[in-house]
Amino acid sequence: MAITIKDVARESGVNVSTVSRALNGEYGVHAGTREHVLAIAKRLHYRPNRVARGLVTGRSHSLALVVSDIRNPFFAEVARGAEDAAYAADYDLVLCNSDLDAEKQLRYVQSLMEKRVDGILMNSVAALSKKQVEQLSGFGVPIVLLNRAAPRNAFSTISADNDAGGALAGEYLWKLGHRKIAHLTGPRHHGNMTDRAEGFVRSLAEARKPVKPVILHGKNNFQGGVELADRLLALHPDTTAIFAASDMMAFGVIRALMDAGRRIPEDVSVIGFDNVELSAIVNPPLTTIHQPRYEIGQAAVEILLRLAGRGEHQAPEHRLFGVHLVERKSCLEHTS
Amino acid sequence: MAITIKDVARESGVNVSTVSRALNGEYGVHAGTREHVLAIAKRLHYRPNRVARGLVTGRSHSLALVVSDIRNPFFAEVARGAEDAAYAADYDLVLCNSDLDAEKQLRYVQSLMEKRVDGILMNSVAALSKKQVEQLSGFGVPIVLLNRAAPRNAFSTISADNDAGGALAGEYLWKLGHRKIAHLTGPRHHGNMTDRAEGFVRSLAEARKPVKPVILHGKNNFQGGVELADRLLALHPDTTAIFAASDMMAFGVIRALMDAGRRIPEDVSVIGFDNVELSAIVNPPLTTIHQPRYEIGQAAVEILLRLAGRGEHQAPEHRLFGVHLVERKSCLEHTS
DNA sequence: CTGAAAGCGCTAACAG
DNA sequence: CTGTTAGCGCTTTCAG
Repeated sequence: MAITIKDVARESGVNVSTVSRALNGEYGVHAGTREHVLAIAKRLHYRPNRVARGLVTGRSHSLALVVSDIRNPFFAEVARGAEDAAYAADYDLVLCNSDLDAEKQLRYVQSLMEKRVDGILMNSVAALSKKQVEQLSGFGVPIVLLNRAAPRNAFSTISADNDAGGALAGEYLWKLGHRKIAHLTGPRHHGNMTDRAEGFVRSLAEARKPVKPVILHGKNNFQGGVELADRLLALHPDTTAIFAASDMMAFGVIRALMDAGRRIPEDVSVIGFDNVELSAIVNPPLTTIHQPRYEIGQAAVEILLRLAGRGEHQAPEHRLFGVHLVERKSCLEHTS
Repeated sequence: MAITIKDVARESGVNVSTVSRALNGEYGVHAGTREHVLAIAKRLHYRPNRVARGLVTGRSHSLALVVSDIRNPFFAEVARGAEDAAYAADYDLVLCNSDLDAEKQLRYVQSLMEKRVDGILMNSVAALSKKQVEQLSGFGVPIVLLNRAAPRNAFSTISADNDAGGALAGEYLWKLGHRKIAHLTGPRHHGNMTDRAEGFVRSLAEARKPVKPVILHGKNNFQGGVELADRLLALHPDTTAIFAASDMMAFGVIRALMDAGRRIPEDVSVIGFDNVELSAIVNPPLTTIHQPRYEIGQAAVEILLRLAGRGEHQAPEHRLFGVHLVERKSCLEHTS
């Protein structure tokens, strides 16, 4: 079997507790003793058993990231930021894909609790019921949400300023002269996307000559973009500008529009949200709202670690990241 | 504190060992007793502490996935397949990004060992030295490699048939009449990519009128594709066809070619490898070699679980997934 | 079928 | 500064 702290103790002629102290670099150990123990440990290729340590300390030194789907480039980037931050702090990151399925999400969280993860970073299914919120809080593990899924006082949240981003998109299209505008977005009650829609609608309503956009809900992925664009074309063929709630949806929209013989941006302008790497290389290059995905993942872990460090209940912390418009080639001035 | 097996035992008026047996559904417990215990456990919202269980059983019920970078859509898809398979078997998946840095990879594996993960699924830095192979084997944890990084007898591997895929690309370009051909690929000694290059070169060498392609090495990502294409244009401006070792690189190649005023596919044909979702929607739609990414991740976990289930050393298992060419619009017949 | 007891590997008081 | 002693929560012999 693997060699344990006892082996090291026996071999160095001291007690296990002394080995433990020496290894954990705590004070209260004679420098000479420590060096000796460390040398023996090294010679024996001793590797501490973190499971055992976790059992007594009650902390597992691992965090969990629950996203809807890691294949979404947005989450992949968030995951990378989160993992880098976790690695830097010597924490592990457990990956979970919830598909925004409430039941699956709950099962994940329960399982993570049994494993005693020290914190959960989660893109939650939106609109958590009061009961669900209580259930999650009840686990007593720090949770940082990547979206607004619960009352502000329930959990810490960290996200881009989705509302402002939506407004940016609205103002931009309006200024380009568009008046027949549509917003194609994800499921209803999807925290972040709901905020984007609100900012978008508001900015258009507050314009000098108010406009009321058509809003269609569907799946937040490439296929969803295709389907929504098709529906839109059937319903409102005179639309001149489309705000897609994510770049992946925007790609689907572009594809559907092209298949329908519409030129982009000459016939219809398209603006996305996320600024994923590929948005620069599709054709036409996508104008979109940039949000700092990597930084969001990174910052979320930092908050989580801070929360996990302190005692139980801290006041939730909310952090909003700035967004900005990246102008490329998918939008054009509308001249009727 | 959380409620433990002791609480359940006390409350149900039996011994903890009985509770343990009842909970784990083993035989040797009176049906009535089990039901009673289960009911109490449920009422108390008892959740077993898996850390404690792990300490005694020596198994953590978690696996690790070490990839170079989860932002690479290829790995995101592999990760999803792996996580789904792990979830189905009630295992957790720990995510690690190695950046193909040998030292970082080693640190990850060591840390994972300390956590007693039951298996590691890894896209290893290629060309592991004999010493590194021994080191990894020495940990005694099942490892499944996503690439050829070590002698066949060292670890189990699972991957697409990269060699055959490379050959497919070579034959295709040759049949289209191309004779000035280049292959832009990742770092030297990158397991999978090396195989692709070999198949490609061989197919061209075995053609009726053999061709020797130019081969350039760079980074395996969008930026790498851009840089290599620029270099190629300077070195061999008369190239008529390019095989990029991954779709991400192909995207970079397309971008660089367009920026240089070359039309695709009229002036130069481009073929990729992976068939990531986005390859269908870039412009022009990318002709590429498809490999089953999700299935690879899924199958890898299944092998890992099988390995973890049995005793220590099993004969390594090797599995190769078939590939096929997906013809889209980025390649054209060459007529000189 | 069930209880008692040992112990997984480690940390954390508490003495000395 | 160091050793002794309890456990952390659970599984697993071994008796009964």
